[in-house]
Amino acid sequence: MRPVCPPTAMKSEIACNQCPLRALPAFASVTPEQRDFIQGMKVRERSVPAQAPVLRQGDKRSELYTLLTGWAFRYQTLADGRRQILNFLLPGDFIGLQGNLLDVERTGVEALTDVTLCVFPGDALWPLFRAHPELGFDVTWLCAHEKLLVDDNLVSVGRRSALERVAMLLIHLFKRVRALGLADGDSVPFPLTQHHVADALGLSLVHTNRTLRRLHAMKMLHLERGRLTLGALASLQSLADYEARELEDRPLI
Amino acid sequence: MRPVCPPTAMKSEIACNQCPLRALPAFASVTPEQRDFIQGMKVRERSVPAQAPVLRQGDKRSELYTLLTGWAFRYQTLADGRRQILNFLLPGDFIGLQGNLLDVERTGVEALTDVTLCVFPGDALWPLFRAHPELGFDVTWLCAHEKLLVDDNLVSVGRRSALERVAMLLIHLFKRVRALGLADGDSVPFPLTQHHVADALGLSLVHTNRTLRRLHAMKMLHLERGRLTLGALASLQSLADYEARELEDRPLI
DNA sequence: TTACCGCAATATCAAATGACATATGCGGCG
DNA sequence: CGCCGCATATGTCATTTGATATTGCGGTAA
Repeated sequence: MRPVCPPTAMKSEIACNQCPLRALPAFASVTPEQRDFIQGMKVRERSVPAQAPVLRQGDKRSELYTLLTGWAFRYQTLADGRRQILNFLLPGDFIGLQGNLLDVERTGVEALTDVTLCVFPGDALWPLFRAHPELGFDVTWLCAHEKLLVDDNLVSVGRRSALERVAMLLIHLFKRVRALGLADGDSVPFPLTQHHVADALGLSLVHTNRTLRRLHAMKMLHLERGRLTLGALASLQSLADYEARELEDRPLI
Repeated sequence: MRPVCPPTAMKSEIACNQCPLRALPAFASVTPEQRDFIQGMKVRERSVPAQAPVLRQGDKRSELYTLLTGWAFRYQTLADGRRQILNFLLPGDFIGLQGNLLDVERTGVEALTDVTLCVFPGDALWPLFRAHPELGFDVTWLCAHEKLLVDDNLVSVGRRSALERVAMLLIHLFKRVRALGLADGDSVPFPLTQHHVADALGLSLVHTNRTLRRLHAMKMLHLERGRLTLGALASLQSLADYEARELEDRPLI
């Protein structure tokens, strides 16, 4: 639970030229003109508390978001309640493209922690492409990049053992969080419950627990009070046959 | 290895304004100007025989393709040979975006049948965005649409039983093929072996066979000599908790 | 023809994973 | 202070799925 901000701190809608994300080495720089255009599209910020929906399955031509702070995830549910988490969203990720481009939103997005979002109107996308093709290109990049995440997760769920899957998810998240400068040595914040891990990996809750315990017993990880510590990253990686390379220079809209 | 075409057969390169795909109701129309621009990007056609690679994992900034005829699939393999098919490609699908935009191609593409491709140079993408933002928008649409396919497959592999998975894949492919006007009543061509089905659904070959036999015994499908017949589409759909809606008006680059 | 090869089909057995029951610990809240 | 709800942990057993081996069939090449 994040501390409640006093009203004075509350009002700080961040201008794009002071966006703390842009300062990170992970993100590519933009020209002042591009930045101003993005700033002009931004209509407001939005806060969503943990566990609340950001987008619902079935939403039509919804707003577009860039995640500024906090964690979220994309998921889809079946009629009987089974849920599959498709990928996790971290600061800098772009949200709502599919529902905006195609007919309706087929996947829901839920906040995992308290979250703040940069809000763009649903009809901003085409003007952006027309006025700034470079930014349209960046949107495409972000889409292709998210597809990469889903591809990787599908390989995992389809072809890796439970042990390998869990290892691969933890490595993956660890590296993404670290790329955002949020790591403290070999430990990062980790707000997922075992339920989220299970739903992301196509495992039952019980088996996820067993597998986490097993990895813990193997001294490959330490998970406690919302922090994940990966001791032997290299051996985890060879266990999972997975090497995530976090990219520098990803675009940020 | 590209097959050497005899000079006579070789010459049937199709101009975009006579492309048989564009005539289909599934595809959106383009302005003559857009069509001419696409025609100008096209450098040649390429044929790939069944089972041969179209793109290899690791290719850098490869060419871009639009699939004109035949079937292909995107896949990823692990070090020990396990293979996961991510999605199947049918005429009109755009190939190579990820490897072109991101650093390298992380997924391979293999021809399932003999295939012909419309070839665009690897550096054509940015000029396309700049000269014709509408076409850039279409590329983004195609990317988001393919992500939808991978999302759906991930839900399947993660949360559906083997029976549901097989049912859902067959419905999905049936509808896509039908949307291309290739159906003959309730039957469509079906060039996949059980091996492909297994690799797409995260199942073993043997279990895939068992499951197909079971569906056959339930009189839900008929699979023979490269043709798939779905008798009771509605009951299959409720079995799989899956309803694919094939979109009209998808863009074609 | 004959041998071979890929694909499908099937049996048997083993392993991975899921389902259910239950216990423990911890924080919020009346 | 005690109760309740949620997340984690663990045992037992059932089920699904995987591994291995074998057979048959149809195409094809020597």
